[in-house]
Amino acid sequence: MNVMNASPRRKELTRLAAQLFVQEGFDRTTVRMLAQEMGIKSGSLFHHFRDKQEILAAVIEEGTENALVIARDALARCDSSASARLHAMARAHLETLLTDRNAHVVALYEWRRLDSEARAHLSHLRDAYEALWEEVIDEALAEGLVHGDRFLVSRFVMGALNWTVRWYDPEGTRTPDELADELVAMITRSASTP
Amino acid sequence: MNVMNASPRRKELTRLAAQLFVQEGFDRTTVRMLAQEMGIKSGSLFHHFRDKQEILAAVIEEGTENALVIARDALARCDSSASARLHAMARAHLETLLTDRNAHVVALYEWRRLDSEARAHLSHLRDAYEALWEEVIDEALAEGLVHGDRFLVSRFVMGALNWTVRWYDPEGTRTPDELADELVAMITRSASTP
DNA sequence: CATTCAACCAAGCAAGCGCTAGTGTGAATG
DNA sequence: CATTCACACTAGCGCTTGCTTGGTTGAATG
Repeated sequence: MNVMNASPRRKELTRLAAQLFVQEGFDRTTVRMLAQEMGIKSGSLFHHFRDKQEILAAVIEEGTENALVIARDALARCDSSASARLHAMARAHLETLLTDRNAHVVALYEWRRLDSEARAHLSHLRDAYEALWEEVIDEALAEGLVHGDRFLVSRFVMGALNWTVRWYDPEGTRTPDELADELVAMITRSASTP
Repeated sequence: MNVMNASPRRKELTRLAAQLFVQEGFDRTTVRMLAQEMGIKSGSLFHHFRDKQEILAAVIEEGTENALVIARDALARCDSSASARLHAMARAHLETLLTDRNAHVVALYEWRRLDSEARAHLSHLRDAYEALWEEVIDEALAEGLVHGDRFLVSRFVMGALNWTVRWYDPEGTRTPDELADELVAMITRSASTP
């Protein structure tokens, strides 16, 4: 078994697992289902993963790492005004959420199935990501673009964004970018210094 | 087995089940665990419920019906300004969400475990509840209290509110009402006609 | 007093679960 | 040519799962 997510076989298995975990849920997805999807026998899975838990951890790790990379890229690429950074962050969030959808739905729904070991490791990744958000929100607050409590604002915004996986239709007319801009508009429109 | 949630034994079982489903998840909660919690044997459960699915449906039905009642009450009790109704609706939402927390967490997390029969029935309840929201949002839009697309605004708001079950600490300093008011303030503050 | 009935129990079945042990490949490596 | 290595297979163990069956209570009902 590999420590990293390096092997191509393992990467493909992780992708398939994410899909199955979304369709069936983690507990209802059996190792035999995943094996069949891959075209191998169930026992062979344990050459790539120590146990079923490790498959779940791999799925979530993949998604969260992607989110971090994309968010950092987006922030590095845009200009430094608070408004631009807020837009960039919201767009990046929805981009990962909706393209890498399976992994993120698993992260949102099956987080509690992680054992404490994996959870500790992945908490760090998630915290790093949320720190980016709080930074951007802080800047928006400082410029008077948004009002309210820093903690509450960031939770509300992330809630609104994460909830999209429940109703957003990729085949519909709205792009993720439009969605992100609408949300930012909703919380910043006509905000004047009180 | 009863068709209604009438029997006291069944009501108590539903309450205990909600608690277990939150702690362990639906799939990991065995009928033996629930039975032991109730102080009976596992086989006796099937006198009260046809199968395990029906227990899940009962939990979710209970929660959703409560939400509807509380929201309707709150709307009937407040004055008719768009602002008052928006505040009332947000407060009512958080009140149910955080007092009847177990049932709602189950509804949010384990909805997909329902079979299609139960899902059809419960969808109606949920739709009736969401219709209340869209009505209130419509009024807020008409008065220029909020801006944007009616569909998007209601999704964003419900997302922000539902997300609270993930981070809100009932032992903390903030009351649910304060939370609701903060959110309404965030999306309405200084909104001027464009 | 006979009957009914909700509520429970004891015992267990059939199916499915995660995972292991031991073995066999064909390709790359020294 | 010998060895290693990633990858896969067969076969099944030990356990848990949801649920069923047939029978037993104690209280209410007529």
